[in-house]
Amino acid sequence: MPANEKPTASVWTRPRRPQRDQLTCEHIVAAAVELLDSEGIEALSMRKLGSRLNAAATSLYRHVANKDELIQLAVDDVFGELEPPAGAERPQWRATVTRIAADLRAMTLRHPWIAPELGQIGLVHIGPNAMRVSSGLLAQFEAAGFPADEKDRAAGTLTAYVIGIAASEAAYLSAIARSGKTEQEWVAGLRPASGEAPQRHSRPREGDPVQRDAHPQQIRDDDFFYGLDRVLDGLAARLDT
Amino acid sequence: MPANEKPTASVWTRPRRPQRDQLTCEHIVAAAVELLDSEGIEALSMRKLGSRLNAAATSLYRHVANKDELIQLAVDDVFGELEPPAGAERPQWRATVTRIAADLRAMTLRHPWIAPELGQIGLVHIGPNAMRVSSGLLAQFEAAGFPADEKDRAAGTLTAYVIGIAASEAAYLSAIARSGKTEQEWVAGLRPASGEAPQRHSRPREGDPVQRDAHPQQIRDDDFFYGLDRVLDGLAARLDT
DNA sequence: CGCAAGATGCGTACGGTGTGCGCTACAATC
DNA sequence: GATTGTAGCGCACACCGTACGCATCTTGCG
Repeated sequence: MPANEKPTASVWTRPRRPQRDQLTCEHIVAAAVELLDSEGIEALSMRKLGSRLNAAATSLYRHVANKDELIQLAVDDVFGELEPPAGAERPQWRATVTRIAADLRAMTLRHPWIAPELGQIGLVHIGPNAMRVSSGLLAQFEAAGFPADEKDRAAGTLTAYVIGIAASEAAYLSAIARSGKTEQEWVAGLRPASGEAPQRHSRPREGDPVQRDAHPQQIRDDDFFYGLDRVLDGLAARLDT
Repeated sequence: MPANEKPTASVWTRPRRPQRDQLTCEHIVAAAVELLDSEGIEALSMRKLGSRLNAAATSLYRHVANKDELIQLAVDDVFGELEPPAGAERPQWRATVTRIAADLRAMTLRHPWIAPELGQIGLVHIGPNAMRVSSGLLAQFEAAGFPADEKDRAAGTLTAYVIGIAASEAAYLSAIARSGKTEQEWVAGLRPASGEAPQRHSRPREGDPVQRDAHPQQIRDDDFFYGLDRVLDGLAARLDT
């Protein structure tokens, strides 16, 4: 037996490639999103991702040009969770835009790692899913009655607000997640040390103390929709001229 | 005099520590900002930064806990460029807030690497300089007449917009800078391939064709102030009740 | 059916990263 | 002058992204 072990080895000991599930680009991106969601962006390495797929790190490069491209693909993949608006009719434009904005925020909070990327991409290397959302939004502003040379500025204003506030929220939630506490514990533990830090999400609210302590995420929701309404108020005012 | 020259070697040949400028935390942060400005965030490494200061990489750790903290310090350092508003008087609140917003945007465009950090910090680990700006802004909204439980939401809305749009602009400018072209060349080279990408900064504008080609950065300015005015319109409307 | 050609995965290796550890050499104090 | 704290450094470790070439599998064609 040891005789022929050198050139070929037995059929049984020979390292058969273990049956694997085909390692496609879609699988890789899906696994990347999963890893990003569960461990954050700084924990994403090609080796770790490969081992999650029962593959070597370098195998991924057969399907993905490099890590940056992989992240771009992951970003566009989660944009696929959003459903672009169905139609564009003038009377409901504000309700529809509000829904899109809320969805975009919710998507960002589900995948907090996406926030810095959103800024970094800046809609320059925009993918197909993101583009569907983007042009759906544009169509809403067009239907609302904004002139052609203004509708993109209006849409840009809205998305800037949403991305800005969602990024801030995402960072806050990521910090909490890293600490291992719940949002309420975190806020409570922060309050005594506070007073020197009048930041947005940890400030003592003058309002109802029950709500203040019990539902910090309700406060975040209120903050988001407050600002969203103001932005839309300001935009809507342009249509009354 | 030669008596106490030590047994080891001559004073001249002995490896005197080359006179260095004292390697303080401030120097390190200043050099980091310089490096970040000139080469971007992915080019910042402790070794490269050390060599710029004629020091070993590990020497920096005497003054700075780790790379993340260094970046936070760098962020707060550039916030020092902003001057907080002097007073807070009701009639000029809008003009003052506009100035702060424009300054914040200009700061971000001077240091494009800061944009993703701004989102990531989310005003959680806010430094003293950033806090000065933040509370100065809050004071403006208070003076404007916003009730106590609303002024922080108003300020949050404004900063979300500014950070959101500035991050997008910064990413766009960084992409151009990496390409080595000027903004006009870049936009011109993009137009023929465009049509499938209705993104904000590269869209063909229906307006004056001269301005369209000649001053893309004027377009960016217009876009910024358009959105800023809408946001402030929406906020100001809350004061008329 | 046999064989050539291409696609796919992987082992190895290279140059880079952040940073912990313990040593040296200087500064200031007693 | 002796002591003690400390700034800086060299080394080392574990990890990273990824280029390259080889082994293997799949597929199309004669």
